[in-house]
Amino acid sequence: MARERRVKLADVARVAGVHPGTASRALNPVTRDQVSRETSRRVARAAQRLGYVPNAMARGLRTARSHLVGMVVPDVTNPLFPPMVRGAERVLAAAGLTLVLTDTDNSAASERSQVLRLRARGIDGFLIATARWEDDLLAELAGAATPAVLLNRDTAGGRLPYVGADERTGVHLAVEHLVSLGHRRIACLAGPQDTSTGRERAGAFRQAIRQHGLPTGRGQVRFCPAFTEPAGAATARRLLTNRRHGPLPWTAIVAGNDLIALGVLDALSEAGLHCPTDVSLVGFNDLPMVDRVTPPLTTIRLPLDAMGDLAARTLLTRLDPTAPPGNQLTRTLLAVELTVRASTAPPPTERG
Amino acid sequence: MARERRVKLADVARVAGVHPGTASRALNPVTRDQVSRETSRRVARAAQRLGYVPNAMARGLRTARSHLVGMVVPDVTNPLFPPMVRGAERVLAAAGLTLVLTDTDNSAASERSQVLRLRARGIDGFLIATARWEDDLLAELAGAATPAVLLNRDTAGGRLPYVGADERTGVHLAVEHLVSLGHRRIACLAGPQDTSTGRERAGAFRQAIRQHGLPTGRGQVRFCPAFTEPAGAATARRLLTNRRHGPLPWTAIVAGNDLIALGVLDALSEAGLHCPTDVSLVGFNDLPMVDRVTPPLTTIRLPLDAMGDLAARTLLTRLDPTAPPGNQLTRTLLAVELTVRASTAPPPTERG
DNA sequence: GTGAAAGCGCTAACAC
DNA sequence: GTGTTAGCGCTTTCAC
Repeated sequence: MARERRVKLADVARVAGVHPGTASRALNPVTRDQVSRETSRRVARAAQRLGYVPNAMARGLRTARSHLVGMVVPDVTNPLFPPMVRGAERVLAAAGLTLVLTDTDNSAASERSQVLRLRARGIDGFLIATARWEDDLLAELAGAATPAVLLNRDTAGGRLPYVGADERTGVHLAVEHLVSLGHRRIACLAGPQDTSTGRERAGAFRQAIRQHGLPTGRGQVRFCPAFTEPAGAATARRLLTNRRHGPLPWTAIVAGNDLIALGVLDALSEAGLHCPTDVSLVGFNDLPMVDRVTPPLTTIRLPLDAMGDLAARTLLTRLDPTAPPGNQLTRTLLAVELTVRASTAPPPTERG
Repeated sequence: MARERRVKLADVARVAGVHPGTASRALNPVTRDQVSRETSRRVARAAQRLGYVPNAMARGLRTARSHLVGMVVPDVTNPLFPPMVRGAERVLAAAGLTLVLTDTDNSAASERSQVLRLRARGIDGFLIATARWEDDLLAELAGAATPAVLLNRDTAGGRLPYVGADERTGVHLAVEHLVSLGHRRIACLAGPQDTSTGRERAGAFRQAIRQHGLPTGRGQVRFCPAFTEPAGAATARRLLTNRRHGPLPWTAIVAGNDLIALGVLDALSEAGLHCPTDVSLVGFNDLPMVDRVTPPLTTIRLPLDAMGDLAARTLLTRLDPTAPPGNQLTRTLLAVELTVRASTAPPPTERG
């Protein structure tokens, strides 16, 4: 870490007594066997001794590879994403790639400018966790030379590989759990319908209700404008104030995610209702700490780390020119798990 | 976003009917005034029309600036860090710099290899949030050409600029709050002493106790081996089991951070003690959701976003060759705030 | 198996 | 004000 001029390949070559080209070949694992074992060793030792570190920009300029991968998330402070980042970073780093994280602040405009900026950087590939259901940018990206993999949120076109969670099964697990507790009148506070997760969960909910032969009704599925606590609270309030004209029509609520579920909890206590005695509640994601709120949330756990890991691996195969082409347009759904805690209980017995 | 060969400076120059060198000058804001307004306009229009995006690697190779800034955090999934990342990224992006995030998984070895890897990339500067109190790597970094700014955690040498929170005042606020509630026998479950935050808070606690003339005693300050819930729980258990020989000697606990505080909560309920009736508890950091645990945590809120923001600005001035040199070795402490919730209450009245 | 030489796309020092 | 030229540090043909 000295302040001196950085040692370059030519220095190593000089010390090893070979030509820079040879030194390059000796140092690159792929071309190493074009060089005699003895030379290779000498070069390696010289590099070691001088503390040679290749200049990534020079190499990148020559090879047209930056070894940079961009990961685009809507909001790093949403605890959903850091585990994905971590999972992705681990496999990327192991492959010699550097992860560049960008937060789009939930804005499509910002997303576009970020992606453009990264492309200018010569980014090798993208991991995109911000997909909206109709997404022009991603449609363009699908046609572009820079490979991209969708993570967590899918897009309508289906022109990009996708790694996500098995949302559908998650919702079914939630509904089955409620049914097994004796619930029949179940509502859903779904997430925004411009995201695949919001859509999938709402669709799966309707399907599960039908499949179990449960009653349906007006306002049974409501949409929150965002995956946030305030949005969940506002929508839940609307669900609850409707009951003025009779008893609460629902004994259980499936929330679009944990944040929405927390909002529901707020609205419930404002309305003087108790969870789970009056209303059972299931969340989605199993965020940290939702096991410590009151009541601890029954929720669906996603394998976030594994999702990041697999998305990175998927990108890696698309980055590897030696990989068999095959069908590159995979959609992989990772298994989810129901985590039962204290926000679900048998429904209140009908008063009689 | 077409698949075709990327347009380069020479293409723009050809279309504008000038020499590449001139095009370069016209496009660069700094050298723009070396070129006639008319030429500059023509070049700009050609660039626009062709969709020219400069090749960052070629430019970087030439100028020896990568426009990459590395941010090193111990664990992205710790909610303490994402807001700092966000704050830093915002100012960096505005300055045309790209943030590279690396997670060291709390390991010094990993930190070293990451930093080395990023230096190989020709990183322009570092934002380091992983500092340990004795940190060889940072001592080396202080002597290196790549500027670095410490964030959140300081290091012993003091050879690097630092941006953090006013920990000392935070602890004083916590102790004052407890004293004003009537507490006199206050214990501290401090964080690991190989971090500045752990040390500062423990030191400030002792100072506050002394300043208020409060009783001291054996085992009043205990150290958790990590800033985690299990570490907090384990250390709290030791604090609590000692009371077999008499009444609980402490009526309040100041925790090294919120995670430790959550561990204390666990240990408390295991021991059949109630917070805040039996013991009051103050955390540190005001993590998301600690307002929703039982009981909602009284804690010290840090301006995490502002810390990231300011650390990035600090790095920016060190990156700017035109900036006045001045004393570059600043230590800036941002103001903190006491957030009173339900984990603190007057001490139990002495039984009489 | 190794040396020579070209060139990735850009900027900056030097001419004119 | 603009053209010319060299070169950042590396990889990779092409010779031999």
